[in-house]
Amino acid sequence: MGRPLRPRGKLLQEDARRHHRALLLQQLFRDGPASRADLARASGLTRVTVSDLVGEMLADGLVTELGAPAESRVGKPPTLVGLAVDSHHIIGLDLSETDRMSGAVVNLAGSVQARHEVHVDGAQGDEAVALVQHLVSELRAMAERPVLGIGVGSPGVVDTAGTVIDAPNLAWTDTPLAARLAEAFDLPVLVANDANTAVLGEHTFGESGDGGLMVLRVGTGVGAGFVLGGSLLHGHLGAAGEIGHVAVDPDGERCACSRTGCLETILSAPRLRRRVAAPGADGPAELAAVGTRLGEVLAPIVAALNLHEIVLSGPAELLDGPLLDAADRTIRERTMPISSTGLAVRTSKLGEDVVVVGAAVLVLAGELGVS
Amino acid sequence: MGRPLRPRGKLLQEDARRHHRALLLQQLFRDGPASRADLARASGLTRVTVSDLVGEMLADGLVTELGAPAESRVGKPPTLVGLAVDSHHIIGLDLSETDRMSGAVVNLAGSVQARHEVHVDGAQGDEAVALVQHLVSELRAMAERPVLGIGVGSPGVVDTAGTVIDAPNLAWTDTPLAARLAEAFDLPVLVANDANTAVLGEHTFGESGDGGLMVLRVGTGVGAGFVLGGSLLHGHLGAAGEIGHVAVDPDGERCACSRTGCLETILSAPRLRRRVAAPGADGPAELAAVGTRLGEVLAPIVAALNLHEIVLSGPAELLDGPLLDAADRTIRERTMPISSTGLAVRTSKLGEDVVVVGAAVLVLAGELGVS
DNA sequence: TTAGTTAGTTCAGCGCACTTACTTATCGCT
DNA sequence: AGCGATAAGTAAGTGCGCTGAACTAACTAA
Repeated sequence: MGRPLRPRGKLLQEDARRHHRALLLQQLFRDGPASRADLARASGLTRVTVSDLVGEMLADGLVTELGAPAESRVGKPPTLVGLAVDSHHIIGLDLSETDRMSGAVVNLAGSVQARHEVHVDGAQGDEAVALVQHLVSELRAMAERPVLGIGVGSPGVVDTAGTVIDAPNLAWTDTPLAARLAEAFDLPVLVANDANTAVLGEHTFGESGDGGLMVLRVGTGVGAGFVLGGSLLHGHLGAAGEIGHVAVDPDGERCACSRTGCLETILSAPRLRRRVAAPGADGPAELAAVGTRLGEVLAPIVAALNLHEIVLSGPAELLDGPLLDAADRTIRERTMPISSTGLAVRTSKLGEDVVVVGAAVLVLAGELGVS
Repeated sequence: MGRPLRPRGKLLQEDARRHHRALLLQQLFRDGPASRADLARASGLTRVTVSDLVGEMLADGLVTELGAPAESRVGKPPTLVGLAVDSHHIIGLDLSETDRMSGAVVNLAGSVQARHEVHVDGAQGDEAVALVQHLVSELRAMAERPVLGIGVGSPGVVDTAGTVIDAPNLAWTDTPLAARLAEAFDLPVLVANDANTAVLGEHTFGESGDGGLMVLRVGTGVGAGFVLGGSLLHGHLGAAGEIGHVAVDPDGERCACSRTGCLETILSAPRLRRRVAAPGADGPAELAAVGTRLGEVLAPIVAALNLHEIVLSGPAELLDGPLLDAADRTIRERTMPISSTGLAVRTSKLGEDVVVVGAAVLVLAGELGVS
């Protein structure tokens, strides 16, 4: 599943080695410590090769020997090796909030070691880039280990090279954010849309399976990210997941985007708050009404992609309850059992950290081949 | 784009060789004949390696030397090598029609060399499998070259192993079609849903670009297939593209699936025909009304996936015209410019052959790594 | 004729993972 | 306590696939 139809480029022996290294790291990452022999069995590589690769990774400090396991069986007891989750740290940024930029130092297990944030105060364009740089330097000073790289979840449309094509709030158009940060800090930098980093975070550190995953982020706006067949979906122009301005109600409110009845006009956090707080409004019923509308938008997507999970991320007091239930129900009413039986609709357990943690996953995947 | 986040398995040197072979074949397949030196430049491999690989492929008969090109430049004139499109043939089957099973002998360039079909006459279960086997033997006898493999576009849900999970018309449930045919004919067999083979056919032999592609097949039922990031989308349970029973109109007609207002109740070929032929009906207006409904279903999908192309496949007299125009218009009305500007909505030029040709692409991709 | 350019081949060498053979370490049985 | 069985890990040698450098072949330009 997900194997590209066409070969993508030349393949060196060096690539094979990196690939195998990543394979072992991945195993340790997902299933915890194991002996060299276990790794050999799991990967299909020989014990010899595994020993060699493990030796290399020990030298790099990426893994550590943990001694023999407690229970003993026949034969020589194995020496467990485990991922050294604090051997390196990763800097993850979340630029999706309108009033602040937040970031964190994250270890290889996705756990946040330190946080920092700066106020945007209307900074735009180059000034906003400078602010990002400031935030990174602060975080770098806070990191107590070598930094593996910088991951950024940015609002707007971001291309695969890490250039922000268009982010209205920060007045970024074709801003080569990754290149700028890479130059300033001499570290690998990976930038993606905030909903895309969120889906990566959920995919790797949430409780999600291996089927198709969609994360819907509800904040000031609405955006989504998809992991399909184990890969992040970018879309033709890098704009996959931009569903905030799909029309849900031709007779609805006028939207900032100049059209009417966009999803954002009913689903964004501020709109939802206003709606439930309106005089004489029945909160739960209002939320359910929005959930139903959301379900109508999601139903075609669920059927088309045969998704495994949909995760809502945002203010739990608004999303988790009547809104989610109504969306779930509507999706099931509007799709075939084959599409909906394998589907789970839930909220995220990662909370506000999805984006920074997902940004760290960008680096983990890019640098170590792990996710 | 589309690179899997996680490594997929052990990688042998042998795999690298196959990969590089495929890389060269792919180059010849897409851009036509080239010299060894051209191939080396395009692939990044050295001339030495390319010569070696080309030698191997010459021995296999997959490519042929074509002599020097007409125009002459400085230096030793190159010897062009080109894909030998008639060195092998592929058997492609289309089982999606209710009354017949059709198949074709296809060459490596996707051009149909011979056809054959058999009537279903209500055959079901094992009897239907026997009919497929009969069709294959006929086609095999018609093939004048070694057969590279058998590709099948089957109705219903098909898993990656080529087992038909569920195909009501043929009464197949968990029928291991690929395994049965592989055993009977001792050839590689690849089976996929008919909409999925159709999208492969369109992706490889249509005039489509490299962005996300959706093919919507309208026949007795409605189904879709997606190529995203260069890979066929399977979905969690292999049911991606099953959008025929998405509800479009809660007040609509009762559907065979026991729910109401499914897309198939307005969009299938028989329904469309009945609708335009109804006494007093305004044909074009009716078709446009259906197109609008279709656009409403597609809009969320377009926005979510940032598709590059949507191709409608089916009876042109129904689809190409008011229906397509209305769908196109509705999609644009209901999505942001960023989602819709890069999008083209059109009908297929491959006609009824999309499925068989796409089935051949399954084999091309699986056996030669070409698409 | 001579120099320059491009295509394609030959050859030695390198990196990687494999196989085979060995050492080390523990358990269960006599 | 001693011995065979079992398993983990190490060492040495083999084969495969790619590469760089050097070489031959064939042509153009001056």
